Amino acid sequence: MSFDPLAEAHRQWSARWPDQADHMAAVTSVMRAQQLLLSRIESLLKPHGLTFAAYEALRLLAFSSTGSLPMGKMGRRLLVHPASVTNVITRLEARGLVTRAPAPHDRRVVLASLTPEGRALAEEATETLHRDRFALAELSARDARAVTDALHALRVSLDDID
Amino acid sequence: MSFDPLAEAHRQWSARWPDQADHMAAVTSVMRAQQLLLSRIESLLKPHGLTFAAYEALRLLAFSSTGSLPMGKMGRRLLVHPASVTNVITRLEARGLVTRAPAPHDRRVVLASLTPEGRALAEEATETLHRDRFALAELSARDARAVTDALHALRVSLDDID
DNA sequence: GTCCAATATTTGGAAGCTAAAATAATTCGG
DNA sequence: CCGAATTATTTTAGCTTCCAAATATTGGAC
Repeated sequence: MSFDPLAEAHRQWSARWPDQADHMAAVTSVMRAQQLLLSRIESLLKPHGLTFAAYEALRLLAFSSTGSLPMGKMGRRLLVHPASVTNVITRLEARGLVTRAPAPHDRRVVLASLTPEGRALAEEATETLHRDRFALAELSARDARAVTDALHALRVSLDDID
Repeated sequence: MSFDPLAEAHRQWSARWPDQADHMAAVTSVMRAQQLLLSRIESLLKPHGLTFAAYEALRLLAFSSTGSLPMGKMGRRLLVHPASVTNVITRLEARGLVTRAPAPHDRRVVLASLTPEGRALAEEATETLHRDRFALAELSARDARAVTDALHALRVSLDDID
C-alpha cells in the first residue's frame, strides 16, 4: 500500500539508464533523508530558539575543555565555511550565549567563548534531542549503525576520509 | 592513519551517553554525506549554469509527458515548499529555459513549461551527471544500494513512507 | 445568484550555505 | 629589520530553504 516517490524515481530512471539508477537513487535518498532529519531536528530545537547550525556550534564549545575555541577551528570541526561560523556566532553573541574576543597569543584569531547561559542552553537542548533520540526514536540502534556504515563507504568514495 | 571526525564525535558521545551515540552518529553521517554530495554535484552542474535545485526542476519537467506541470505539483514531487518552486522557476524563466502561464481550466494554477532550450540543457546536464555517476563513480552499485536500503529504513521510521 | 471558505501562487523576511574580495595581523626571507 | 607572502576573520553578494501574510480564483451553501 505504501507509495515511495523515491522508488518510483528509481523505476523511471532504470527504464532509460539502467546502469545509473542505483547511484541516482542513493543520491536522492541522502538528499531526502537529510531534508527530513533536519526538519525534525529543527522543530525539536525551535522551542529553545536554536537552529541546528546554532546548536552544533554551542555543543562544540560545550565539549571543549575551556568552553572556548578559535573561529577557524570551529569551522574545521563543524566542516562549514568560515563565513558560516562568523554568521552563527554573531547571532549567538547577540543573544548573550557566546562572547567574542581576540586571542592573546595571536590577535588575528578570534576566540568564541560560551557564557553560563550558553552552556545551560546547550545542555537543555541536548536533553531535548536525547528524549527523541535525535528524531530517530523509531529506528533501532542496529539500523542506525547500518546508516552510518553505508554512508561511511560513501564518504570514503568521496575522499572525505584519508 | 585515517582520521574521521565523525568517528571521533561518536567516541566522545559514547563516553557520556552510550545509548544515544549510534543515533547521533547516524544523523551526523546523513548531514555530512548530503553536504559532500551536494557540493560535488553542484560543481558538476556549475558549467551548465545550474544549481542542483534548478536541475531537479528541469529534470522533473523533462520527465513529464507534456513538458509542463503546475507549480504546486512540482513542489509536492520535489518535496519542497511552494515558495521554493516560485523562486527557482522565476530564475529559469529569466534565462528562457521555462515559460509560465495560467492553466486554462483553473486560472489559479500556474503551469511551468520547458522551452526547447530548457529541454536541451536538461539533457546535457544529465549526461554530465551520468559521466560521473552522480559524483559516486568510486562507489560500487552494491554499496550504492546499501545506502538506499539503510536510508529506506530511516525514512520509514520518520514516516516518509506509508 | 452571492458570499464565504478553501486552494494556488507570490511576496517579504529570517536563516543557512558558498565563493570571492577586503582587512588585519603575523611570520619569513633577504 | 623591512617588505612580501601567508593566515584569520569579516564583508558582500548570490542562491537555497522555510514560514507567514497577501492576492487571486474557484466552488459550494443557502
